Amino acid sequence: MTKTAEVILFPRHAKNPAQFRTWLASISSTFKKYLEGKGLNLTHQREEVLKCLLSAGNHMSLDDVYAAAKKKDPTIGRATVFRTLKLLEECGLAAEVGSADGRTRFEIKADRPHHDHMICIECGRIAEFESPMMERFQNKAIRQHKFIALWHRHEIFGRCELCAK
Amino acid sequence: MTKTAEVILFPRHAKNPAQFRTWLASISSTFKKYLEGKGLNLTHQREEVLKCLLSAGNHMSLDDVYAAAKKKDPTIGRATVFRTLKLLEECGLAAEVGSADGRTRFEIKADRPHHDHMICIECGRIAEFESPMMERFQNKAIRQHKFIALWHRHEIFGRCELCAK
DNA sequence: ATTTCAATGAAACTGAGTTTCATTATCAGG
DNA sequence: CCTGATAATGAAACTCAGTTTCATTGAAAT
Repeated sequence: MTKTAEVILFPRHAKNPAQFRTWLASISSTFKKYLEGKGLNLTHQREEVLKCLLSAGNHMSLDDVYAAAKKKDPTIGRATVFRTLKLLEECGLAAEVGSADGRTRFEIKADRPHHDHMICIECGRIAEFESPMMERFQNKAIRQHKFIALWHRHEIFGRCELCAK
Repeated sequence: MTKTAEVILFPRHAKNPAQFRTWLASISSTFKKYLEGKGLNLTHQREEVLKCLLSAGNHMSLDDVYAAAKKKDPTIGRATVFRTLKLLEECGLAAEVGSADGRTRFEIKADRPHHDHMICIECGRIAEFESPMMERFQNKAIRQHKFIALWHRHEIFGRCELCAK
């Protein structure tokens, strides 16, 4: 039986500055290509939003990203942040994650293994976990139902180790 | 390796009228006890809401239940339906389920095995599936994280067999 | 009958998410 | 460089499922 991998995935790339720059460059480039395909441009506002989301060590709500981006560029608007997050989601670079407070959070999906979430209802912390075996049986159920799965949401709500005391 | 059970769970009790009456009686009684514990009563409006949700062959939104209840009793209000659904949820008799259209749906949870959902983004149909093995590996991940799981949401979005053509 | 408090329906409110709109930036062709 | 076309933006307004308020009704307990 395969051991279920236990990984804290998120700040992986953010730890090493050089690695972070490479990661940012790679994702920026992908984003730029996607935008160009739609006749759009990678503006400095859009790049700022992407940078904020990438450098965060945790999952961010729209207003988290807005606040972070505003620090770097006080003229940036909430609508732009919103629209950029939607664009990132659209092209598969970012994904929405549920939360304990009802506000959707965002995470970078590109260049990261698939994972699901455990959400603490006390502190709001979102932990990521991978379970290839779980995926396997999920896929089996999908096949049995002849269902064409496009995306899924697997979120476990409860108390994290620290908040459980 | 256990075969993943494939069950269409929902209208199970609703098929047989006698069985349905027994089921309704049992759940009504549980609900009544819960309400009495809080100094509340099982009013005819509350019972009507419960009956509507029980007899439905599919998952219902607040307004679905409201419409169904209004047919039986035109004076019933949306607020009452809302509050009753919350009460049913509170005591574990009902649960919220996501949907393709953004409106939360409700299902009866009492006396039914645990299951997750596949939601068709074309027709809105919500299929239920069970996978004990999947649960098993999910629980393993939860244990490994020393997480206290209170509830979870596992919803797969895509196209059902019919809508996939 | 009177008091008390749960229960109700209609209507108003909430707030995350989204869209509108007038203005500003950007770019391609001249 | 200009110039026209169109992408992009920020502020503010809007949406709408979900929720709460409030004045009224109902029901149980004296």
